[in-house]
Amino acid sequence: MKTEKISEAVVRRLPVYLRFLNELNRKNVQTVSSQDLGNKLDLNPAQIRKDLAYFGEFGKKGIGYDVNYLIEKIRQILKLDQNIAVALVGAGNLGRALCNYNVYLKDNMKIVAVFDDSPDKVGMQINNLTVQPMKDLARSIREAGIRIGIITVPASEAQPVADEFIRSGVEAVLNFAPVIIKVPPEIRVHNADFTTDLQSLAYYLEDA
Amino acid sequence: MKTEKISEAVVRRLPVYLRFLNELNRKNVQTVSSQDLGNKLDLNPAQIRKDLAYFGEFGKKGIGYDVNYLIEKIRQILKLDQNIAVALVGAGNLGRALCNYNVYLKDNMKIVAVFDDSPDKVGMQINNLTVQPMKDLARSIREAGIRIGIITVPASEAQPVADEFIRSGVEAVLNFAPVIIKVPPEIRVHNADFTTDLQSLAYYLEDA
DNA sequence: TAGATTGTTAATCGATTAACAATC
DNA sequence: TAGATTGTTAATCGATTAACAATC
Repeated sequence: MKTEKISEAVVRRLPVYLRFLNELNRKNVQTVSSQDLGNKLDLNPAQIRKDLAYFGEFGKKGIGYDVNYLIEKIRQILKLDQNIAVALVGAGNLGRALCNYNVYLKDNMKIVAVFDDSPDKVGMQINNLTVQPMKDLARSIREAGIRIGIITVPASEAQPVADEFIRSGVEAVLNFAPVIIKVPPEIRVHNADFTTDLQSLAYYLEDA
Repeated sequence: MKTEKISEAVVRRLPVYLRFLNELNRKNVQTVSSQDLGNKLDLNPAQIRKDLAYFGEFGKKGIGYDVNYLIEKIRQILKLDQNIAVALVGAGNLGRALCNYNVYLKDNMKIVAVFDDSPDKVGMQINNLTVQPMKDLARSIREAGIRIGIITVPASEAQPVADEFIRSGVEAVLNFAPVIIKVPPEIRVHNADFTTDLQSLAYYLEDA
């Protein structure tokens, strides 16, 4: 185990490892090699070993990795062994769809509050959550200990929502709006706008 | 202009440039420098100039880039000046939400067919689209000239759906299912599973 | 023991950034 | 002309991959 800083590329692969390890676990597979993982996830086995070695010695030479042990370790690294409360702003179609993924998120990570400022959304029930007005955001976030915010509002509203999240103590933001938001350097933002994904796919189409 | 192969990182930035250029255009801004773009998009100006220079000489020394001209050029590069028909499989909450983004996609790219195999979804109307059964997928895709497929089915169904897309002639896939799908090398896949995004964000939270 | 597989170092590859001549 | 900004080369930085001793 080294004490280098870990690159974002490494951190983004960890959830992918975890996802597949959970699948192996459901199938009662006890042990997995970096070779197996690489085949299944289309990654170089050396890269997988190196990624994991940043955080500790989790494998056994000649054997591979114990599936359950590695799941436990990756969950610790990603902090998924803690409760992590998430808030979502923007109860439109996309926001409502994401709220239904709480079952998938499991692992103690959960969307626990939804906000929107349009009068026809406030008070609406989404699963077991009630849409709250924006003016309650700061208080709710503090009371519920919310640490991650999801933005599913139109582009024009994304920056003000991000500002409000940060004022309220949110530490990380997942932004679905098609715009680059500005945040202080200690706040982590991931962008998840699917229109840019689709547009970059178009580049790879064969010329007509 | 060089004839190197263009890295995926470059291609993924082009839609981000395009998005901001469109915004400038709406504000009637005529000209923009790589400096301006870099400030707004949190990118190094040299990187932006280099990205664009892979495709041609679009700027004027001492002046910058003409906004309208650059929009036109990037749309050509990304093939967004052609009609690109998109199909979506999986008419659950997320799939239905994505169908509502047709307005956003504009630029000739449009979701023109939706498929699902569950009996309570087939026949359902989503905007002006009727959910079709999977058995009609190959025919519909060929008839509509669909070239990109979006997968919003559960993980267990993603691989069979991808296989069916490819059999039907789809050239690129945007996969929202939380699983790595296997495709032939000439098919481009982008993964857009938001749960892995959220899980990697958790890593950056301050220790409790 | 023989075969397998890790953890880690060194080599390679690729992407980002700095610097600057060219020129509007 | 003077100031600004591009396109491009060279330098830097960082990430991926190969190779292999250690060891289960």
